[in-house]
Amino acid sequence: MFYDAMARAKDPAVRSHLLDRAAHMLRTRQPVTLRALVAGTGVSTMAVYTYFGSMDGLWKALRQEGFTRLAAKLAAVSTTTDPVRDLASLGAAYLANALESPDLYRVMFDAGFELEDADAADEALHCLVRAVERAKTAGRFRGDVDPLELATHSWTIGHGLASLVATGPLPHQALAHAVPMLTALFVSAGDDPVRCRRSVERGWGQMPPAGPGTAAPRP
Amino acid sequence: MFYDAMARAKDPAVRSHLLDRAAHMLRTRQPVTLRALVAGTGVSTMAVYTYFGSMDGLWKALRQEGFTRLAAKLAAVSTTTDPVRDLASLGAAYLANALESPDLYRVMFDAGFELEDADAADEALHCLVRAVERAKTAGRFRGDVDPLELATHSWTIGHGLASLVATGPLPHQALAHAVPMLTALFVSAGDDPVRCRRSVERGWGQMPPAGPGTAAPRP
DNA sequence: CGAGGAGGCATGACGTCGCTATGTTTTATG
DNA sequence: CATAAAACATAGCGACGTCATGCCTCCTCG
Repeated sequence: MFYDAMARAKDPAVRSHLLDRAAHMLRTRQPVTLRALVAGTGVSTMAVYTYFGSMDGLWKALRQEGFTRLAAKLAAVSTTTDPVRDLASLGAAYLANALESPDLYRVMFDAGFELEDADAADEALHCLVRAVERAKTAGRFRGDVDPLELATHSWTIGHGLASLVATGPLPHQALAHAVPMLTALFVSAGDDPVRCRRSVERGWGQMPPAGPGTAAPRP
Repeated sequence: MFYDAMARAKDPAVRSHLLDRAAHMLRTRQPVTLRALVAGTGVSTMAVYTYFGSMDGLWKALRQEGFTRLAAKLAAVSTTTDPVRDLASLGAAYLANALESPDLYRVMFDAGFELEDADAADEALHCLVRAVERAKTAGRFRGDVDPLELATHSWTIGHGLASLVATGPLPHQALAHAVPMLTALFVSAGDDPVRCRRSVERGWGQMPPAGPGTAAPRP
């Protein structure tokens, strides 16, 4: 191949194209290998080293991309007048995002390495913190509730469920466990049991029911 | 076709030695590679194929070993007259086991959850189920509580916490979150709040405090 | 305006990975 | 003892991630 009409400047489009392609290969359960990644893209293996430094850099960027998408999904959750319902909606969005592409979710967390830029992850968690704070000022939660702590608890439940479903031990239907678990958590924070249950169920209502289409295909 | 069962006996000692060695390499964060695994053991690479069929078979066996150890740890938890305390103890044992060797824990739950023999995993979960049943018959939980469901909820909390701590997002101290979370869960099952809190704290008391060196700073 | 440094990129090679074809040794069985 | 099969060692294969080399384009400065 000749070097005709090729832009010499580092092209961000190439970078995101490689990232999208890697994410797609992950979603379709093809092994994400350097040579397979660049095959058909017209670029050579060295491009990966130009944009990501190493294969590990690509995984790190993929992880970052995952957190960025997650933060966007959580930020897109509409705020209603019922902050507890919103909390459940955030949980539903978290789980929906995780199981939309379970392999990307695994990549986000199976890391021994840390994020280059933790802003996206922090922003995602902060969505939860804000919702807890809204619930506090609305009088749904006790005054001594630590928003960060309760948000972390919600996250733990969501992650535990997402992880167990994404890796196989629990079936897809087990996602429904989130409703009683979150209800128990929010009631322990001071919310009224029956009201809480209703709020959580409403918030969870935006979670699409278990569809067989999202099951991981076995090629 | 049926191969003769009286095949030449393989040496189980070699098999478990390889497994132990792999587990040790995992714990010391050395890459578990076929050649590195057999280096120094006097056996050749083919031995791995004799005993495990493939490298993937070794990972599967390692996963099995992890669940067997976990089931043993849970079975070793003493039963007291306070079943809720026992539940918390089981949770503490679960987390202690997971963070004793986080890499093995990751292997247990990483992609492709396929166990040859799911008995160990089932037995581990059944420890929880039995504890919930004991709590029910002791009148601590409501009669309409589904033991398997509540056990799954406890597992989800334990796994979420273990996973987030083992992979880095949460610091080691975050394990203490288990106490309020489990309390909230058990209270939602019908236990008395203050009594439950006391039981969980007692059961959790057997959890060793945060050990040094495993701290994962969160930015 | 035109030489030259700088950097993106293709090519090809290197070391290691999991795996296996092949031949040898060991064991069980007639 | 002879023979078949299992366990094993050795050497090699293809694929992997990585990097040294050199070509090509762009930017800059004399």
